[in-house]
Amino acid sequence: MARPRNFDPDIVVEVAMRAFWEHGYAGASFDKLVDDTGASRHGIYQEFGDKTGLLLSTLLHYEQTVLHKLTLELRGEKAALPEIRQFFQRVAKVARYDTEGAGCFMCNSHIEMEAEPQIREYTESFFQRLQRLFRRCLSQAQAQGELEPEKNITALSHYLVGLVRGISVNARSNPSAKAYDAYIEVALSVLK
Amino acid sequence: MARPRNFDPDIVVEVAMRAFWEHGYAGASFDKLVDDTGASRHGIYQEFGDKTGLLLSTLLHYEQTVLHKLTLELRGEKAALPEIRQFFQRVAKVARYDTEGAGCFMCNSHIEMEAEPQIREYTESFFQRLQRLFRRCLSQAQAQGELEPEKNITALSHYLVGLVRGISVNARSNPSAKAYDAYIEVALSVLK
DNA sequence: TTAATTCCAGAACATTCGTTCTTTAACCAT
DNA sequence: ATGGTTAAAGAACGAATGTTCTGGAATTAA
Repeated sequence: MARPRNFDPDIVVEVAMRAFWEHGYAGASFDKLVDDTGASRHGIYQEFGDKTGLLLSTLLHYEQTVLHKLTLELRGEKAALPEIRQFFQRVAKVARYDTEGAGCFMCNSHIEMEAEPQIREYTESFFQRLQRLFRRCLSQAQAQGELEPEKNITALSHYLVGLVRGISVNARSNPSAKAYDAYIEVALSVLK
Repeated sequence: MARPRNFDPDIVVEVAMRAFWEHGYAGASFDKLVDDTGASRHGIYQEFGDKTGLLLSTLLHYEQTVLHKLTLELRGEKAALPEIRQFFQRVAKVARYDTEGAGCFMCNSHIEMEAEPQIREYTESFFQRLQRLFRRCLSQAQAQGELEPEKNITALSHYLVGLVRGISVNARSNPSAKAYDAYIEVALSVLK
């Protein structure tokens, strides 16, 4: 009865995610998003409300795809230290090498959009969930004898969340590969 | 013979530094800088060239004042581990508590202005100098028996530079004071 | 074929930004 | 006191941005 849409919202989200990730929220203009996604301005507004709404959708997509993959083993029943280390190796790779130094999209948005309550609420909840996930793994590590029982796993879990953000910002800081890799390795040595 | 200037360039730099630090380069508009500094638009352009030139001047000022104070003992002849720890305690305090979570101005600018060669050249050189300073202290620490001789002090120094950026971004991420302090403490535990 | 509906393309709008220009005012050597 | 020089104040400009609006096109039920 009516003219059908000429674009795929899933593609819009995927393409917009890459744009926001690479250039930041402010650096990805609406005009360029229209060009890159192949959708119409009107269509994007109808589907996502406004630019912030589109960003939120891309962040959800980022968690459900990129982060979901990175945390796969971390979410396993018996996950402990090896799974944590594997997670960080993957994060380090994605943040710097797979994206040419774009960092972590969640971390980037968390900083750039701190003034936007809608985004901030979501990113903060994500990092809180991540912290609890780390703590669970650390607890398992203690139960399995991988980690000394006197270690403060709550403090350690907060540290690991901070490390994710640290890795992201360092990936974006264009240090030498040597400096970056050394940073990661030393940072993870606290889990020994 | 000519009308004298009605503003103090030193005050302009100091005030602009606070504005850039708190709101970022893009977030501190020229109009607001004119208002806050009390200088004239014309005067600022004549003195600093353009907005980027003003930013560069504020970064130099930041290094000569804030950072100079933070690294005072670190630059001492016999500086070693205690001086490094003191430096990070100070950085952690400034980045979060003294500035209401504005982070480190050098780190912020390093990230936000990565596309501006003039700024990038300067911030990169700063972090390089900082890395060498750390390595010197770590070397002293080994000489004084504070640090095990088999430790890779080059890797450690790269880690410490990465940690400065990590502290900055975490200070801006509004974690709880508990989470932030835990992050700092665990991060520094690698120096034990 | 027609009518109703929804879409697309892009013009238009309102804002904001960094920068430049114009006008007026302030100073001082003479 | 005055002419020459430079600063101040802010209007003006051009570019860019997110958002809205307009005119025409595509689709389908009748």
